[in-house]
Amino acid sequence: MPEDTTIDAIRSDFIEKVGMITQGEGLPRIAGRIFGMLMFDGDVMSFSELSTRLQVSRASISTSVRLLEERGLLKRITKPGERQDFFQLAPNPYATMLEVTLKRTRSTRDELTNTINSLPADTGAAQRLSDYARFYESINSGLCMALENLADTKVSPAGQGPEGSKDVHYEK
Amino acid sequence: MPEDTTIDAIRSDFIEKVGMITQGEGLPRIAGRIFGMLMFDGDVMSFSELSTRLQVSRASISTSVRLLEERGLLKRITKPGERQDFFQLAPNPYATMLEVTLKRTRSTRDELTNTINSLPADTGAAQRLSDYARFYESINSGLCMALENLADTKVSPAGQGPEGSKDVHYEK
DNA sequence: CGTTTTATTCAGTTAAGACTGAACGAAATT
DNA sequence: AATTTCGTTCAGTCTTAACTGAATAAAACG
Repeated sequence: MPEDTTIDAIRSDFIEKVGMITQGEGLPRIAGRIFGMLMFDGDVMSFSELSTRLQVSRASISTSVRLLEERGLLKRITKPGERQDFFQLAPNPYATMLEVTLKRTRSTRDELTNTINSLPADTGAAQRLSDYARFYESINSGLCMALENLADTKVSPAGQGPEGSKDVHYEK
Repeated sequence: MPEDTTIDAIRSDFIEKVGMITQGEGLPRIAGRIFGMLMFDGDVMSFSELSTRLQVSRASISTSVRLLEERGLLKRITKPGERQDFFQLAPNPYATMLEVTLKRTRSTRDELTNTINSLPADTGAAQRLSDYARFYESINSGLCMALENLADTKVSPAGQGPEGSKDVHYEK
């Protein structure tokens, strides 16, 4: 068996795996396949190329790329005098993914805090809910560290600016 | 409006919220409601009490408590000469939850590493997948720290506290 | 022993969402 | 202007899974 075939198998396995992972994150499986294929190939890819290579309808591509765009994971490239849209991964999609989950975690933590504050302070319920809030607090700080850790490592794809340039601060 | 009614509203809001969160984690909503109710009330609760207070069928309670048990979040209490089963939160459910997600994260990280290793080392694909793997690696270490952080803080034991677990009345 | 109370399992219903094809509108090409 | 090539939207299909009620099995009770 030629090596090309083997890599092709690895490639489609990988694409399928990212599809499953993404499905677990609440996005349609197709969105994950798009993401995985762009990651593996590293290319800019046209709308119809996505449709034909993944064997799915253009309608599905349309909604999935929209979702990926909304999450900041995908970048749409349009050119004047060019009917097709092209797509590539966003500059640092992983940090963005982490930021999204971080935002969600903070949100539930805050709602939880509100609930606790509207409760008589020394009740057992307040204590137990505080444990629950501490749980989210731990996750929050852990993911913050992960995000910083991720910002330190440089990403390989085609040269974007210096990765430390934005200097974003994440709460405690 | 009497305070009791207000607390009742907070309580059911909380239970519902945990239900939604849990649904996002891939468990049925009812499982989350069970978890939330046990957390808020802090009591040991009987099977039929779960069914009646949450207004859901006994079948749903059966499957949901099974799922919660499997994940180590719920403890089933049986007593000789007692037909009903009783339930309370597991000793430290939050750490357990973290461990589960940690295990999943590690698993995907490892599979990803395998994929990378079966790829020619210096290809662009290998580099890009390595970024992806680093992403999971960051999350992994971040959640590890969260878990350690969580282990340090002491948790209010289940079914204990100011209002106590002793006055639990088993309506036969 | 039979009866009653309980938890689990299974078939069936229902709800949610992914996916598709067709219709539509926009923009480039002729 | 007419046509072709796009991307989006919408109605409809299909799959999946939650949830329920009924049947079953197990255990306590009389």
